[in-house]
Amino acid sequence: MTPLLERLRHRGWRLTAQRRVIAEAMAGDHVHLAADEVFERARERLPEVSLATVYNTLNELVSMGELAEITHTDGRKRYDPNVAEPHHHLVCVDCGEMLDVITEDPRLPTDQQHGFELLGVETTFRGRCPDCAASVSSA
Amino acid sequence: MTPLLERLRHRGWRLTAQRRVIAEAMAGDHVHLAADEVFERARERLPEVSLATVYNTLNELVSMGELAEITHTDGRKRYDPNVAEPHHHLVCVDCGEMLDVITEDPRLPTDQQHGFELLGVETTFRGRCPDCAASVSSA
DNA sequence: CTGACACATTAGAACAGTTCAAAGATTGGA
DNA sequence: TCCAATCTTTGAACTGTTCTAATGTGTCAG
Repeated sequence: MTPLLERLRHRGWRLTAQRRVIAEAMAGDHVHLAADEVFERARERLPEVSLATVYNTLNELVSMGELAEITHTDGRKRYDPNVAEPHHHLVCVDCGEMLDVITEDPRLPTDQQHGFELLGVETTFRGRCPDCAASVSSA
Repeated sequence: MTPLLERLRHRGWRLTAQRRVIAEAMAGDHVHLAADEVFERARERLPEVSLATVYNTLNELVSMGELAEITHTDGRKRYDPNVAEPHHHLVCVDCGEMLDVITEDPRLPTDQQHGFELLGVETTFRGRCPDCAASVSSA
């Protein structure tokens, strides 16, 4: 039982077969899947599941605060089930692989705050993962 | 003459009427326009300009390194002409207004680097701008 | 247990933002 | 002036996401 499924059950969320396979697709703390990848994984277990349900469910989980939505450089949104532990991301510019990293939140000095009420910070480190670095140098 | 146009001229870039109005639409260091906004602005000065040319030109400027592409939470890409001064962004979660802020780059500790070759960092501070904070509290 | 209502799911159409392709227009150099 | 290279245009195509309307399913009162 994943923490996500457990949390959902505690909330009394109606857990249908479709929702279960979608939540199971998001299992793990270091997963950053796009909607089509969630759809693929869910369909392996329940072939009748529809893409619309995947989108409905993901959006619902995001607005419940059970998933975080990450905007990737390509058009696709990604979903991160690790909402318990504050963290940032390290992304490979070539293959798009995304890892969680634990770093200090950067501070926004008061004189840069422009009167905003601050709600959060996201940091993305961009780089090249070992695999892609290897294939670049060999290319 | 904006720095952007000046830089382009120095590169010997063919400066047609269309490209000029597009570059002029990006004038200023604190502008973060989406493609459709650039299109609007450009069309005010040169009504025949086409959306495809706006996209072509923006993409070309990005690959020349004269504009930075920013991925916003909504689907649209934004373009930032301030490539000279390293900076991060402060974004209003309600209206989407985006401001430049100068803050220290966060560090990625070596033990979090996962063997990546680091290329850059982007930080986005999310908050509510004074205008939106006012209309929330009055709502 | 049954019926009814609320809610969930589905397929496909619709939509937004972006890219692509082919044809036409413009530019600069010989 | 003419040619070749490059730029621009229109409109179609494509991707990711949302919407709609019809159908299916779970739950709970009676």
